[in-house]
Amino acid sequence: MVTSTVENYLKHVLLLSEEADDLVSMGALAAALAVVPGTATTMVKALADGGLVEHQPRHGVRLTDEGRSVALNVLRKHRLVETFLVNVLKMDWAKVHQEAERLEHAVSDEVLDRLDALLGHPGTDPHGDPIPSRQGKLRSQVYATLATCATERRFRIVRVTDQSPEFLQFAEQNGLQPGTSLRVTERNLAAGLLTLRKPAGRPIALSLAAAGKILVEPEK
Amino acid sequence: MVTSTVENYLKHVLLLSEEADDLVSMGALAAALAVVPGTATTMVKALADGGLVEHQPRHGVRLTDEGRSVALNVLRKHRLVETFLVNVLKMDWAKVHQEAERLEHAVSDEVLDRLDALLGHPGTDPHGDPIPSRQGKLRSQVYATLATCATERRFRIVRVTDQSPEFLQFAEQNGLQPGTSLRVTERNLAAGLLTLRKPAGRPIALSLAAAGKILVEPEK
DNA sequence: AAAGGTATTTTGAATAGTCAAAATAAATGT
DNA sequence: ACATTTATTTTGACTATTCAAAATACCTTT
Ligand SMILES: [Mn+2]
Ligand SMILES: [Mn+2]
Ligand SMILES: [Mn+2]
Ligand SMILES: [Mn+2]
Repeated sequence: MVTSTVENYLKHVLLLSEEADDLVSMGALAAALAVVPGTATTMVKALADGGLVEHQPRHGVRLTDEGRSVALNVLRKHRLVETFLVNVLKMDWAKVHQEAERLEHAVSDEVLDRLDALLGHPGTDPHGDPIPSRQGKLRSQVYATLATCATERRFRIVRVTDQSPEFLQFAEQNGLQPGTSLRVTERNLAAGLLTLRKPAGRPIALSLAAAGKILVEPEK
Repeated sequence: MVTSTVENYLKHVLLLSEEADDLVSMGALAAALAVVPGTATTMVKALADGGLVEHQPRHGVRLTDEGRSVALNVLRKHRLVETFLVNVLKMDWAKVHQEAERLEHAVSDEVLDRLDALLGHPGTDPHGDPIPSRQGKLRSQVYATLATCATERRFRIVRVTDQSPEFLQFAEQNGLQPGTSLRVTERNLAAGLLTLRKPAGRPIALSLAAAGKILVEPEK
């Protein structure tokens, strides 16, 4: 049976397999789900029994086609719900991840379709995370980050990859959200620090670690 | 811990205690929750341990103040969610009960408040069921039904008490929804049948059992 | 190749919720 | 009052999910 626990496991395998090339390690999966490693092993074996993942003992997990399709559907629900909460209910973008974490398991496919239409079929959620299509296509483009992009050139923020309320709140306060255009004026590798400017406004200082979580693309 | 199972038990004790004077029987509770009676007994003892209900063995259950407040909050979520699904997402009023049955456990108090505001603080849901206030007041007025009201006088439908998709679909097809005004033209107790007319349109025949599920109030 | 360290798996036990079926209590009919 | 029916409770067992802790496998480093 596809319980919400199963949905969470599959979703996190999907998310982790975008970083980790191919196989997702038990340790990473357990950490993402906030369970002890043994629990992850047990569940993964059960999922493998159910044909939702492929388990290579001692190496890691991979989604099967069926598991991937379930995971994409959950991710689509998660991100559309976040978009609804921000765009329609005007909720703080730092709080919506937590809400969506529960709602993604309670929203039916029909409600999902209607939300999608109400929102105008958005391609990304408020954080810039791509929303899988109904058919299960997930656009996963590779972007530069503020930590790696050229200096003195103009870029636009396309995505903020860090769900933590603290980081999102900080980003919001400094206007660092998808759509914002800016340029990096200075980057000090030794100090692990960089400075950026928006067209108007005072310079903002950022650690390289933080900058690496902000994806950008060059402005035309 | 207040799991969604606990929420469901409490909500159903609340709903059943509106009919059954005071104590709710195990049989009725078990039936409402679609579990075997023994399961209800076990859960009710656990709820009593947790201070959420008072259990009088062999007689029935009653909510404590704490249990009642949890139940009212869940009911408020249920009915506001139904209202959202119908008014905003334009979903079929026959389907929303099922949806709300899951969503009521996933919606946070903050989302609830925002939904409430978005909807304009409605007093009833699409079926005419009263929505508990944020402070936990539940208006439970006594109405006449189409089975008991006077004939040849004009009434307005205020509530349809039957969540089953079949009945709701039937009611919708015949325009028997809250707000509709009509009069009973004929009532045949022996045959268990009655006929009613809306201002415009052909007469509608209804069983007394069905008519008893439609609550009305006299039009001014 | 042996020793350590790290990641993973196994094992045993716990919790929440459920059912089947047996036991018991209460209500009803004669 | 006694037997029957009905409602409730008890008992034992099962599933899903989790943790703690022990066992094992796989790497690194010497
Ligand atoms: Mn989740
Ligand atoms: Mn997001
Ligand atoms: Mn429910
Ligand atoms: Mn309703």
